[in-house]
Amino acid sequence: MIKAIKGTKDILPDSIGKWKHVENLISLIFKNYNYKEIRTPVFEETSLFARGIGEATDIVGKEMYTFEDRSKTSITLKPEMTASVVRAFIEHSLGKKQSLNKLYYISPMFRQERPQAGRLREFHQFGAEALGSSSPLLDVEMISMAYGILSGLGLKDLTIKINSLGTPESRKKYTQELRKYLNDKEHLLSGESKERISKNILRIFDSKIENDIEVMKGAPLLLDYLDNESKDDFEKVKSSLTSSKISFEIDTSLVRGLDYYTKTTFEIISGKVGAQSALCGGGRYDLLVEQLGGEPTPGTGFAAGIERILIACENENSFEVTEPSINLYIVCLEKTLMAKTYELAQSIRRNNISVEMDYIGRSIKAQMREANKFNAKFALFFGGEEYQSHKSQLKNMETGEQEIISLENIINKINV
RNA sequence: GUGGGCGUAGCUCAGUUGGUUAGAGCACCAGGUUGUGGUUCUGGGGGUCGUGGGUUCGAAACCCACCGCUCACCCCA
Repeated sequence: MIKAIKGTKDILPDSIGKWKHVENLISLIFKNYNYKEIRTPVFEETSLFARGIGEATDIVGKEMYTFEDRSKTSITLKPEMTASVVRAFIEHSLGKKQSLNKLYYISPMFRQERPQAGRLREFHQFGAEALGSSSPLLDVEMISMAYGILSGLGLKDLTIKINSLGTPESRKKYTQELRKYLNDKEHLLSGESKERISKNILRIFDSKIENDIEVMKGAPLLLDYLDNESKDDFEKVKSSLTSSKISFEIDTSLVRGLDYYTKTTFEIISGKVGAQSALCGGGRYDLLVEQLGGEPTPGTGFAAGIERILIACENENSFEVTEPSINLYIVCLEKTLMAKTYELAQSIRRNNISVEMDYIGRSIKAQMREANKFNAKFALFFGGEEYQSHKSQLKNMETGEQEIISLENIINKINV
């Protein structure tokens, strides 16, 4: 039996209702904030991600779905969306058509990691990017939208964490200090953390090993080394969040694993999804556009994982979707009349009324059971006599009431 | 890439210290007299017990290998 590729999942009709519910809320919220939808190809030239996300990141280093196409071009299935959006932004000169571009997306992403709860190889993200302003208000807007969607789905067990990474200059100054601090403490660190000293020193803060945590408790904090502008912006983010009545935690160890972040970064965590608790992550990336060959343009954005959100919703029982129903089920009383039944169904469907019938030749009892299963509002009994007289029994499935009506009159009766 | 757990019907699972034709619930199909659902009753179909090898008179149960799923580490949505 051929099965879906490891780490990929079919979304079956049973769960489509939940997906639609989430997607509808996403587009509603983004519409309220005047974000426009953008769609980009599922694959891009590999170098876009290598340059955009950063060669040293895990995503680029070991998680990308990369292959050569027939013309030997290196292609990569998008592991995240920001690089693609920025590429499109540059390619179509969106910054020249409009000074501030507010964009959103819902799209599948691909990363070749070992699957686990809340982590798939093909997964779906929605997110937004605002290109053309360095205002911290937009950082707050990102958090507000993300939080608005998550809480709008009924999620309660949420924690918003924020941090500031500052400018590259201030970060450089800081990492030098951090290195100094760790100089004589290296032997206390775990092997992995030792490696990070040279590779990506900020990530030592992410370590969950007790000794590492102990050592890092006394470490200098990035927030103390921020340049004035970053510091100022971070203050504005905090006060604006507070006045928006969004509670948050400052997490100085919050280090986003993507190289392009500057200044404000944030994450929204759920306690209800297992180990992969980040539902959403984002931040400012003021240098990315330039880095990818565009005019210097500040940007900020976030991405959220739909599968993780659905797991959290499931575990919190945060919303219910109503079963879809159909307007009418036509019970075919004589198998020889199936074609006539179909014609009747068609004529009713043309009026935007949803109609189902039996195509298998089932018993009347079975057909009624079907009507019930599909939540049909009405059932119509159609046989030879009815075909001749153009009159049928129409049954209201909720009340059980039944009346004889002329077939020409069905549409009015059902619409009531 | 590393480690743990698990593979019996479409789904959720039973299956006693290895012992006859492998079970239940749900789902599915048919029926409970003349053309009518949800509750209920009766009956039915469906499994090379993940795959391959081994131990044994005898394996779904025990051993080994492989495959798959799952959870966790790393990192991230």
